[in-house]
Amino acid sequence: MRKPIPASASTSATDPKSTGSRLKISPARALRGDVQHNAATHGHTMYQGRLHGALAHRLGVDILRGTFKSGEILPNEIESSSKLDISRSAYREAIRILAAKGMVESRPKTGTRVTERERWNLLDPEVLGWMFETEPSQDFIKSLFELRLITEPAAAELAATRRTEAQIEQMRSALEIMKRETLQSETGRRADLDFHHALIQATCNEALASLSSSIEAAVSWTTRYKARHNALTRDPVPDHERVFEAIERRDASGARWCMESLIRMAHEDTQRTFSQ
Amino acid sequence: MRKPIPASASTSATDPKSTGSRLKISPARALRGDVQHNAATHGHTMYQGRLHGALAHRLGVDILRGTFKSGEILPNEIESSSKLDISRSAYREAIRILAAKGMVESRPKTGTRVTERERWNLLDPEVLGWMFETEPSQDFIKSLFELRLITEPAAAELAATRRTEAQIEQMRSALEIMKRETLQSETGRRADLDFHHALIQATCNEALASLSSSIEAAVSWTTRYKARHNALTRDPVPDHERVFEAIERRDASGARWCMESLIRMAHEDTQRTFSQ
DNA sequence: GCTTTTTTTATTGTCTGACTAATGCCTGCG
DNA sequence: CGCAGGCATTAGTCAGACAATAAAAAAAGC
Repeated sequence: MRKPIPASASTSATDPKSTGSRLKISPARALRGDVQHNAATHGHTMYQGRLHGALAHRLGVDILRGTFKSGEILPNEIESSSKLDISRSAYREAIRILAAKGMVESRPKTGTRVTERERWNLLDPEVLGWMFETEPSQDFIKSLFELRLITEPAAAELAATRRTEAQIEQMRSALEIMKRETLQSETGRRADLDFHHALIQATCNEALASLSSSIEAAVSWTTRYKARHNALTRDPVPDHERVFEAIERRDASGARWCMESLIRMAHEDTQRTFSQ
Repeated sequence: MRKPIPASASTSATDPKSTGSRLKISPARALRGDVQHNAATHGHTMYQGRLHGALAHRLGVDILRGTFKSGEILPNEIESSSKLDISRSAYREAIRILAAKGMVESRPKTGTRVTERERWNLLDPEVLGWMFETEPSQDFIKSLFELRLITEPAAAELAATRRTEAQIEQMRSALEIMKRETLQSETGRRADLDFHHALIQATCNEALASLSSSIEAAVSWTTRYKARHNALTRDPVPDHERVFEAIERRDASGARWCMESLIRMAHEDTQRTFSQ
């Protein structure tokens, strides 16, 4: 019983329900419910934890999917929060999160408006996650893989020249797990991420690392999606092995080339899955 | 052994102010003051606008520069906000902003701790801006230019094949302004940004655009820095012109090559400025 | 003595309702 | 017609209360 209602036991007449919004399932209820038991509401697979986080998630997805369009101003704080049946503070914190990701912008008197898409931080890991909540556009997936195709082969190249023994070992053991588990299992996908993570670390480039880890995380959504739909995909292990071997023997251009081909394959698989 | 004393750690960390202003200028006052008239407080060139934004800025810079180290737990909300003489809500909103950028993480009972550097969103435009508030490490600058060297030539290549006439015109006029104004003036730097912006748009790749615009913005801080210090730098216009011409004649590999050289030059200039 | 369960407790999370400040808009004045 | 000042709307800030959570400590059970 999560809803203890303000104590003011004897409560006077001031009761917001007088608005009669009783009729609908208050959207808020849904939010809180979702928070509690990962239910799905109208395509929103909801989130864990704090209310402001859940709300930011929800609004973020709505913006990304176009329910709120760029330039549109959302209803004012009082209205929004009371319609959602949450406090203004929680609502505001959610908005701050969105604002931190460049998706909305608030000013007194004007209200808070959705900014132009150009200004979203599309590569923020959380935003990327929200993006894959609903099937993202072909265009976007293409962009993402194009970007991967630019950065990751270069990363592999750097890794080949800068990697340490420890990193090689990390990659080797991740690869081992991948071989056993495939991408069908959670631990298999986890190993895939570990592999790429070790590779990224080996580049000794913070900026590149920050970028790649976001992208990898996003791409792993697609992988999970593929696994869920039993899409038939090439076995990714051999590709990974070739990359690994090239890096192990410090073969920079070999690593680049193998990584390039790995990504091309992944892209093909992904396209086949999404477009049908 | 929990870490009880971040507060005392900050003993003077908050404000090693000159002379005995240790007194009662509440750090908050400073914050508010800064907000009002862009004053500088101990290297914090302060920010405009909302209190939570200013505070997020301030804390963000402190984290980036290591005043709060990874893993450290900051003093609890009550203590922090009252020490800063601001309301808990404003403080919390600031924290939410930082959390949205992956820099802190809060949980009940535990408090809010600074996450490991690996998890910062280093490429968030705001974070990047904070980074250049204080002279960033050589290593980081190197990373950034290395990343630029990976992405931007590729972007130029794509732009050369996909650009529209309108984009060419935008680039041409930006270049025109750059020629007249140089990077010493604000409008000159603005034109530089416009040039790169048009180029990025021409790639037809959202993800790449999002990345590049962050980086460009960051790099423009270094440009401003250089201008302030009258560092002698090569004239960047000829480099830009070569890139422009290659894109205009749809010469993909030419564009790639010219862009690569442009960035190399910029990197050299930057290094010379910062390291002296 | 060790593990498991319960209680305590510190901290963030949420709520409420009021007041402040910025700013777009409108109105009246020149 | 333009401009200045006031008005209304909205985010921003504030204070203080209570709830939920999870770590740590204490108690219970074996």
